Amino acid sequence: MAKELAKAYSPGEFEERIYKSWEENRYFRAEIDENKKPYTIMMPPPNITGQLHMGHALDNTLQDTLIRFKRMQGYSALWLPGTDHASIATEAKIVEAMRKEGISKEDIGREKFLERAWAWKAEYGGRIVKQLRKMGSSPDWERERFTMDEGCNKAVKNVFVRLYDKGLIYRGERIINWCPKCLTSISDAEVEYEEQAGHFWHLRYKLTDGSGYINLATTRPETLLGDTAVAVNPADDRYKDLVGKTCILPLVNREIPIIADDYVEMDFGTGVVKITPAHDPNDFEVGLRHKLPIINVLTEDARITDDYPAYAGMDRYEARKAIVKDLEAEGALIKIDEYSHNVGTCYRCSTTVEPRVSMQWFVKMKPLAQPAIDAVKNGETRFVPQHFEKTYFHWLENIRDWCISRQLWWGHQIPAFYCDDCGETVVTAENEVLCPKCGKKMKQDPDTLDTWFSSALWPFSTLGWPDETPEMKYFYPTSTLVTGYDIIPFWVMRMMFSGIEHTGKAPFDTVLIHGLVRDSQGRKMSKSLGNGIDPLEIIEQYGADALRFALISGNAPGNDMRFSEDKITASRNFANKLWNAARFIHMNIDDHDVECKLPNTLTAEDKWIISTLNNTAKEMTINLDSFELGVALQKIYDFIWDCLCDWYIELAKARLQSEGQSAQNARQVLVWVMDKTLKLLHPFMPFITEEIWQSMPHSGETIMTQQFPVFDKNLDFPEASREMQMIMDAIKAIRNRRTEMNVPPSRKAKVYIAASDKTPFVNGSAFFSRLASASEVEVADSFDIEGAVTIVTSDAKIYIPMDELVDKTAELARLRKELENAKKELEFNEKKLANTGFISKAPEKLVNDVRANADKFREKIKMIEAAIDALNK
RNA sequence: GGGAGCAUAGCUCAGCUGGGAGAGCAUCUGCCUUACAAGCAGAGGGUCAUAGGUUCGAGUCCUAUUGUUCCCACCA
Repeated sequence: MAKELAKAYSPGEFEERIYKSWEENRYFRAEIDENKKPYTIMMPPPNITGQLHMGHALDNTLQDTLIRFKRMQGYSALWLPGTDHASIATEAKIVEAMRKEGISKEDIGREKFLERAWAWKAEYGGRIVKQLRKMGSSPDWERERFTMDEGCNKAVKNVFVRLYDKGLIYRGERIINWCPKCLTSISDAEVEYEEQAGHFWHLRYKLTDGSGYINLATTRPETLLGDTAVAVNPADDRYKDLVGKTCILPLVNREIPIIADDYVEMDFGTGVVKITPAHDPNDFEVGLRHKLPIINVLTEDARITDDYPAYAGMDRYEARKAIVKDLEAEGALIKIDEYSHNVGTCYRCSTTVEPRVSMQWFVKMKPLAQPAIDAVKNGETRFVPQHFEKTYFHWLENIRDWCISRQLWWGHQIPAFYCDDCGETVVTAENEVLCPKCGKKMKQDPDTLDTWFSSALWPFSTLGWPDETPEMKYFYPTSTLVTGYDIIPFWVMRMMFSGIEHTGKAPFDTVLIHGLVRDSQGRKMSKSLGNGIDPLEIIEQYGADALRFALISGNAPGNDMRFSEDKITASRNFANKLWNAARFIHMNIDDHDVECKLPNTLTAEDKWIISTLNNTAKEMTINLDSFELGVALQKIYDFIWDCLCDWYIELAKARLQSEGQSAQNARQVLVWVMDKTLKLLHPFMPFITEEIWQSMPHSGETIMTQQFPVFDKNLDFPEASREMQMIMDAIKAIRNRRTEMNVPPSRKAKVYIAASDKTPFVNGSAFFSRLASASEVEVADSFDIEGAVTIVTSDAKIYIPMDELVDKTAELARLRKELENAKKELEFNEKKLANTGFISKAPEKLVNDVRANADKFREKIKMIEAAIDALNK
């Protein structure tokens, strides 16, 4: 028999227990089963340095809801979890910890450093994964992976070698984005631009021939040390004669050429640009075109090199001050303007990045990008919402080569080997290599790969690729990728071209994009603002189900959402509502023997609730299949609160208090409806639904693996639903009138119902006493009653005799107003019907509905007129 | 400079392929009615940013405008 439910909804008492039982019973396990269709989601691997935040909570709730839905639909639903090694973030943590001990990376060397890193990972790397469990997430933990585990390593090496052999990976000296704090290169995508207030320093360089000066302006005077030319536009008449001449670089006294290049805008500033190929990407390009020397003036940590003793060791900002001062002294500074411009910063540490020329590894992107564009254009993969494909195309169409080497130790070491003696390079998956030319042991490249290089392989490296594993065959390509729009360029795009290049197939069927979770004022949640809401605290206080509900409800794909305490309490209230509905059912069934099975005879209200539920299941399935999770959740919410609690339970109370078969039937319907309802809600709120379901008559071990309710045409009762609608309309109309007239519910009154279709009202007359304060109910074709309140619905005319309350004048005025409204409605419908365009072009069903509506109002008008006549008598 | 999103009730937001505007919260009025005051029953509140257009019919599709947010580019 059913087990008791606690008096109040307190999720803290059962969520952990339930999760443990799910995991112990391996309900999350996805097996290869040829009798089932696969449905696969790869969890975006959170960083091992990460802590669960609202973004994760949203992302995981969406995925868990989808995976639970598909699992209940009978798919072999694989949700594969894992974590990302997060090279920069993790390395920074280790380095910082060591700094506190007073030691550096170099002090202990690579091997010892990596030992520390793995130890750190062992201790803290599992934290986020534990936190995901609190959300109720149901991934197949037995398949959990890590981007640096053996399988992923193998895939990474394999991919690197393949791309190298195909000429798609190359090594070269280029200008790249360098973070002077992280001391590594970063990719273009990892640079974030922010508007900063700065200055515009106007300078003059003396012409070598002594004929005067050339004036220019710069935002970075300190890079002047590395200037190797001054450039003007070739079409600029002002400087035509100067091109080919030279000028003297102030402070340094170096003679540099004046060159002409299209890159220079004539109408910006003076139309003259100083060219510093080592420290500006555009200047670097100009330098290449004009074969200018590249003079590096900054060290790795952005200090002036020893080549310039006057400034050596100063960081870029100190040097700037000193240089400006010296320029002024030398008479080379003309003036200083305030200037605001965009500055690139490191997305990890926010330090201003320094363009730097260095030897790095790159992936040649153009040949890889095109197939990834095509896969979306030809529909192999689609974005939801669709417009995000534009972002995706934009990135791929404008893509530049991807700098993949990082000057870090924590990560996949680049599988390239160099010979110290002869300079030979070998790229191989082997660990030890002898030089093919001179036989010497070769040294492996000390750099590691961009973290995103391994994440890009996630959809297939986790399934055993490059081996042809059964998992690869069964679960790949995956079904849905769920992620935020902010990482389309980092991850989605890269998984797409990697999947296509290495497996021949796009890695996903659908990319479901969600927005950001913001605070109640619409600001991004961030540590520095301190406005972040901790999902774990919310779970502690309100339960994971309430959090999940708050994240899904009212949110459309791709849209940002604001998160507030109000939303969470509303969600918790809903859980409490459901909880109490379950308690009510328990109260009524616990002393009886009730099966979860529909009785043989059903009343109109039974049919109505069953039919409504049945149609809700149908609609929710459609919504979920089209990723409209918020809409689906709204539907089950409305069903539970409005249909089940506010109406059906109230309607059932009378029967439940009686004896015999009719009470028993009501119990069965309640239990059956609750069973189906819980299943519909389960993907969204897994804990409360399991807890209640287990407490009710049921068959099966867990609700998790029950079938998601499907539409059953034998349970579709439109006629009974229509009849119930008539009764509910009448009840609402009576309540409405009573409130309007300030009649307290305690004051019962007799209700006369005149209707042409009497049966529904006769059958439902009992409802009026309970729900419409009726002392007695009489139903007939018509009544001749004076001094009564008259209420006209579409289906009935209702009289409530309350003599002392009836103010004849007021009642007449009210009826006239109602008559006017009804006439307006009729007119509206008739106007439509008079429109030949509408009659001929609108769908037939719609035209018929409008006709029926017109008839309804004609009937209503008649009834109201009769009521007015009766009052006037 | 280029691109995208958003603009619907006081607030936060839904509204699927076009068929007479919805929810939650807030407000107001009554209620402890055999689950639930984290509740029940009612009420008020919207020229769906503006202007055109397509259509029998537009919150929904098209164009322009305004406001707003974000992304990309980087004129030194």
